[in-house]
Amino acid sequence: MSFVVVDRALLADHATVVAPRLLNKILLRDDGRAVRIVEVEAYGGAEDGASHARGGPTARCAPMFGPPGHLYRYLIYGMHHCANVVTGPDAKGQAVLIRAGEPVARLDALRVARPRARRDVELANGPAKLCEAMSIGPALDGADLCDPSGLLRLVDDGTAPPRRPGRSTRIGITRDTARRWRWYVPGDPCVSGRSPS
DNA sequence: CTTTGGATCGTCT
DNA sequence: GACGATCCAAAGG
Repeated sequence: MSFVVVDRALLADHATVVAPRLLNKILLRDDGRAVRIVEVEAYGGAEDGASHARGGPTARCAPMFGPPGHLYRYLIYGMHHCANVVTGPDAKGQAVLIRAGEPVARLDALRVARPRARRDVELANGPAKLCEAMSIGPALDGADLCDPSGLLRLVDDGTAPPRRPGRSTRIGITRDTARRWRWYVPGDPCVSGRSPS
C-alpha cells in the first residue's frame, strides 16, 4: 500500500465538512515518520468565537486566510505547538486542528522525538504531543501539505474515513463552546482524553 | 482512578 | 498586561 498526497480539492470546503473527511488520512514526515489522524476539530472564521480567525486576519493566523492545504502552526501556553490544515473554498479563515494521531511508521523516530511517552499510544494522543512526535515547529509554518516533495505531507493510504465518526463539542475552549465541531475515530485508543458529548 | 497547579511566552487588547 | 485550540507530575481517594 502506497501513500498518495491528498488532493487539494478535498480541502477546499468548509472546515466542518473537511474535518471528518481527514479522519484516517495520514501525516507523513520526510524521514518516514507517519501518524494516522484519528481526532480533529473544525475552526471557522468570523462566525466562530473560538477561532483565532474570529477577528479577521492577524499576523499569527494569516495562514488561515491563505490557500487550503497549507499548515497553520501556532504556539500555545508559551511552550506547545498545534498543527492545523487550512481549509475553505477561499480566504474565509478556516482550518482543521489535528488533535491526535495513531503511530503507523518509524515508531523508533517518533519515540526519540517524544521521549516522555511511556507507551506508544501516548506518542501523539494530543495536539501538542503529535507536533512533538512529528517535529512540527516554526520551520514548517505555511508548508504546503499537498506538495509531493514537501517535508510534511498529508497523504492517503486507501483507508476510508469512518462511516459513522464520533462527534462532540470542542476541547479546551472558553467561547462558542456549544458547537459540536470535534470528530474522532470511534474506539481508537489514541483519541485524546475523555470524550465530551 | 481523579483533581490540581505550575510551566512559559507570543499575541492581541 | 492578561490570556490561552496543553501537558505533566504530584497529591489525594
